[in-house]
Amino acid sequence: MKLTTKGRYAVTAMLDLALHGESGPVSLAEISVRQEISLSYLEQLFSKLRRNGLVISTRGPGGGYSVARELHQVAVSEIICAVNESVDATQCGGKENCHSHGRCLTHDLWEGLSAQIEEFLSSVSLQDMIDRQRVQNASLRQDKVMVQRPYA
Amino acid sequence: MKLTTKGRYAVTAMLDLALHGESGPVSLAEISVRQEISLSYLEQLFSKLRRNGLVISTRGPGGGYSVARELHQVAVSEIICAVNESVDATQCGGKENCHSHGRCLTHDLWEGLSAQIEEFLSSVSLQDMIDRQRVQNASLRQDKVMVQRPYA
DNA sequence: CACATAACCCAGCAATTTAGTCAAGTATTA
DNA sequence: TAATACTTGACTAAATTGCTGGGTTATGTG
Repeated sequence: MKLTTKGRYAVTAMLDLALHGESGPVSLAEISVRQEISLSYLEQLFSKLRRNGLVISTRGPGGGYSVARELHQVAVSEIICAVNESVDATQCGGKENCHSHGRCLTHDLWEGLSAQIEEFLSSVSLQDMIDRQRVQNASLRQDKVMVQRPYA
Repeated sequence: MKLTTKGRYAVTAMLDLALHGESGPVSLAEISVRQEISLSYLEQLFSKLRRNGLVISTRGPGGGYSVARELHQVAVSEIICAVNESVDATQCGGKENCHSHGRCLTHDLWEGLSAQIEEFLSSVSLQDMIDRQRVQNASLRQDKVMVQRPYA
């Protein structure tokens, strides 16, 4: 479980998709403008998101991406893991790399903590994040201030 | 809050220090051998850990590093933040970079989640990790989940 | 059909981070 | 004084990040 800016970009883009995808597919160009992420980087991210079954693509005019499942069935951890996809193997994969006892011990300690974090992120869905935001900010202005950004 | 291998190295080293530091300072050379981390990389990490007040250095023969506080007063989040020390400011620091509304919205959503993770890691101390390991080694299946589910 | 739209794919590139080596210090203790 | 051990800095190879720019395919619409 790695938590870097790459994962944040992916979650941000998925949230944008969730918030604007009610009336059909959303093009990456739109997300690029709104979230200020380069189009090509979005293409890389969504290529992985699509291969991991998190989004569905629609080609041609009026096409774009849609969230593949219902929002409460998409966990944040899935999004982050999808774009990282290093699978890590965490060096000592429990096999022969554990030479000293101390190595195994602290390794297990970290693995336990890492599992906790992943479990936490598995319990948070896109819908959760949106709902929580709605509760916090009761009065949101949804006016679209479509400012032209450099990625247009 | 960034969660990478660098932070894992730091936490691993601090755990090694906690487990072997009862009888005085522990040299980086020892940790290097036990945890299979290069000595120079440990030096970089501990330089930051020391500057952030997490460890105390003892020079001269028989010297090394000691954990600066009691183990239950050292949070995992502090260790990770100490070696990252980018402070990030997350681009749009709530000031003038937030041009469009969509950017602010999803940004806040991510910030909220990030705060949750940091809050969780702040609640876990070195002592907690060691205690938890002892409980698990007593062949007790983890029935109690440490993670609080804020969205549930 | 022609065309615009948008997903898809790929090669490469600058900047940053990671993890490490090497060398030259400085403080402390035996 | 000599040995130990931390401290500091310069430097580097590898990987990752985020982006530019070129194409190709599929698919709606005039």
